[in-house]
Amino acid sequence: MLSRSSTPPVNASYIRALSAAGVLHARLAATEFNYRKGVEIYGEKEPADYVYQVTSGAVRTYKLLSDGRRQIGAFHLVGDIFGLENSDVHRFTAEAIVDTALRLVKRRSLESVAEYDVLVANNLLGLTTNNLRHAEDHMLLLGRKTALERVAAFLLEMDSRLKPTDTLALPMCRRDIADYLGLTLETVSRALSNLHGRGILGFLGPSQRQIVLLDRPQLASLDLQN
Amino acid sequence: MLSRSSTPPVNASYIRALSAAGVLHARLAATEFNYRKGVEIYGEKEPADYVYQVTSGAVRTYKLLSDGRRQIGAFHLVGDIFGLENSDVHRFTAEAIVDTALRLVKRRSLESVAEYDVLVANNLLGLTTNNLRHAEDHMLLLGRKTALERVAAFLLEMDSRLKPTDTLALPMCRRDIADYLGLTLETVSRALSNLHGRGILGFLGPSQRQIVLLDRPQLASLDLQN
DNA sequence: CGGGGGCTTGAGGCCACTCAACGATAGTGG
DNA sequence: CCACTATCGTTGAGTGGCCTCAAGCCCCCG
Repeated sequence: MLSRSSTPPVNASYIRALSAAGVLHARLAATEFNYRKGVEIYGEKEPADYVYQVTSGAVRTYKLLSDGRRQIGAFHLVGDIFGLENSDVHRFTAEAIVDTALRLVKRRSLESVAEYDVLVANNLLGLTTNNLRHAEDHMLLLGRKTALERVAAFLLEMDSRLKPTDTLALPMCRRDIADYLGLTLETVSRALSNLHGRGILGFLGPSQRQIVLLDRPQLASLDLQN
Repeated sequence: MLSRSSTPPVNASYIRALSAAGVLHARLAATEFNYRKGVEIYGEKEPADYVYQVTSGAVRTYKLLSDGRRQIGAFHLVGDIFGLENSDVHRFTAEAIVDTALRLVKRRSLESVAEYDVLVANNLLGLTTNNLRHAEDHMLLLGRKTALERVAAFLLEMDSRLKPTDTLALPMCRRDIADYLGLTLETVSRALSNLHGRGILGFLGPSQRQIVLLDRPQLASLDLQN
């Protein structure tokens, strides 16, 4: 469900976070909302009225084919900004992977600022460029990498993006990983078992989402770089 | 800032083309160069000093894995702008597919204008957004579509982007198509033969790159839309 | 005419998918 | 507290779609 929490006109930590991402200088009101696990945040082709930043939790954005096949375009973790489409409608569906808190900014207010504030405009460009870079790298993965290479690349990506602890606490299930990597969940599971058997990674506890990278160099050698 | 000295005066048709793409308002000098078929225009990780617009011909931009696997990210046809990386180095290699003429603009001059001209900054954002949209759609294709769906989608994309004639004159070979679609050239050839056998497309002349779309609706029905 | 590149087609193989069974875990309600 | 259930993950067996390898044709270009 959707529960409203405090809504200060301008949230200081929000400003700081956006600043780190390159979107400061806009005195924009931020509202915070909570989303329960599995809940849709917005749907593909819905009007894009807001831009979002993850305060806690994780989000998946995906496209569907008419017969249900799903391609996840990106995972959005704490600190990430998403939903900035630069078009009137969203091009992805967004769902909370786990219970998630988001900060919302009205897109219109952001864009109206960008119309006269070059710094804001350039920061929006920076965000979009980062998204583009990720999509470009992901095209190479989806088009040309093997299952093992994809999973290795995924683990390394998550390792670099999640909190710098020694063990990855993945928020997403095997199916999400599979739909992100263009595989089936069984293939992902087999690849992880493979890496586990080689001593490259270990599981912590019975949850199977706590993964320890025991041998990052070897993992990196499995993911052929471009 | 606009000096009509050594560099050729601003070319009117260039202005028009960039205007159509949303990058007018910058009084930028454009230089034109010719590239022979197969020649590299820039390499991945090289400094990104120029932005390019296709005057005639066609360009492929791609990434390579260390063992030679190639993923073409996009084809750039007449009128298209490419090479705008918003970073200091190129993230793709660019090659002329056929003999090609390009207009070059210094990236620095473009960016320095964007620093104070909001319209230019927003136009750069528009270009980047278009690239992002294409990459997002292509991720779905690479991750989740079958060989036949990919080829159908490719034909429809080329049909909409090439000159509006009744027959597609593809500039690229089967291998390029395959590396764009994440397939092998044999699979592309089989898919085209399949479509030919169904009466959905025809070949014109012996070149096999002149393709007539006989039944666009059926082609569209083969490419499941998101 | 010979050589080479581009394209098609066939035969066989393999990697990832499909289908299925099973165990473990977490959440639910009695 | 303990079934009960649903969800998640793993693993195995078998299939299939695409890849690999190969041959052959056509066209272009010397």
